[in-house]
Amino acid sequence: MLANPPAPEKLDPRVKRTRNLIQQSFSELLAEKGFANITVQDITERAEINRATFYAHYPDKFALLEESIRQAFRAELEKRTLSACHYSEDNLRALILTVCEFIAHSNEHCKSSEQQFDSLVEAQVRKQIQELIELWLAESGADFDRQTAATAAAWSIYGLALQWSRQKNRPPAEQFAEQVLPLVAGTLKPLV
Amino acid sequence: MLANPPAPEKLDPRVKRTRNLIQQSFSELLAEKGFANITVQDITERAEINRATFYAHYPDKFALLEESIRQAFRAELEKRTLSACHYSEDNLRALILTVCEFIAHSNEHCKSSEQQFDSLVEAQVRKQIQELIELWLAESGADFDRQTAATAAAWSIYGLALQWSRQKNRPPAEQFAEQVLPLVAGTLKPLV
DNA sequence: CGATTTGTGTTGAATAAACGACAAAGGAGC
DNA sequence: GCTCCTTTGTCGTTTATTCAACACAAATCG
Repeated sequence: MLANPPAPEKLDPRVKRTRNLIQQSFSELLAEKGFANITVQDITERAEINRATFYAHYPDKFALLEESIRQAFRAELEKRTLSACHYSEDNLRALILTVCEFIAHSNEHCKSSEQQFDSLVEAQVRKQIQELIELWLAESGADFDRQTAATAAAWSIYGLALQWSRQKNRPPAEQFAEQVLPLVAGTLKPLV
Repeated sequence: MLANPPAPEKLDPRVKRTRNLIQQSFSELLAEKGFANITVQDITERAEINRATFYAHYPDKFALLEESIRQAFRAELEKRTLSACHYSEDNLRALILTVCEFIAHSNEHCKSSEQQFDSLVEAQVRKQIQELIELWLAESGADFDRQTAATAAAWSIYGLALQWSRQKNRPPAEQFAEQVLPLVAGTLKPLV
């Protein structure tokens, strides 16, 4: 019924439409009620689709949130052409900046501070960061070393960005990124 | 495949969606290219629906235009709560005003002055006017008289409004409506 | 406590839409 | 005249969505 992994370049317009309707309604509701208070029925009623159709696309609302985060974050990456390039200090700095702004924007635009919501966002964004860094390191060292280094970098980037976003009088994201750049770069040094 | 006449109060959301997509794309294209230059393919491409789906809803682009005019005009009528009420000079004045503004707005918003386009608009609007007036006269006189009176009134209203819309320095629509009101009312006098 | 409600996740059958193909009509250029 | 190309309607098949129903879990209420 679905065709996720092989990325079908041209997909049925009906599928495109219903996914857009779902995502649109979901993001509206996210801003209005907060994730915990949203039911699948809310989403399908606003999107004017049948509830069964929702389950044909997503197992539950958590999967929908993951997918939404994933798309939103990747869109930010591509906006800065970070999605498929090599490793460099400039790119790493830009990545840190992206994560900072993504978290900040997410806090503004959603009623967050919900346990489930926050941890799902964290997990999903960390995963994206890690995959991207592994891509950057594609030809460096052994598989094991690459995964390990990417893990360390991803966790530290997300942790630092989160801490920054919670500061009361935070410095500009650019300044913060510059400041922590050497720390993160340190976790990758052995490989580049 | 279609269910027009009995007016199914709740219709399949898929049908609703595709009709909206078609109408939306059509009105955009109308403003951009003019009716004659629009192809069915243009419409379906912009609406991101299959061309065969268009023909499941409308026999051709002319039927689509008729339906669009019909809906737009009825929306104007309902905006002034003229759609289902009785006959009175006030209502008749308001109807004349509505037709004037509808034609004027149509001239602004579409690339018109096309033979086919204009005559389709005319026929459709006249039909709506006539049906409404017949409704107003529902319990006056014989069927024959009602239809005749409504025909006369509908033609004169449309003709007057069209002439008004073509004047170079036209007076305000309100003033014009007031001015021609007795003329139109005269065609209905025998019945009310 | 039981009873009612509300939301979930799933099923099978009916239906609208997508898709690819087709013959045919019309226009443009030669 | 002829060809080339676009658009038109139409058709049969496949696929996505709808709909009504179901059993179940978790709240809510009296």
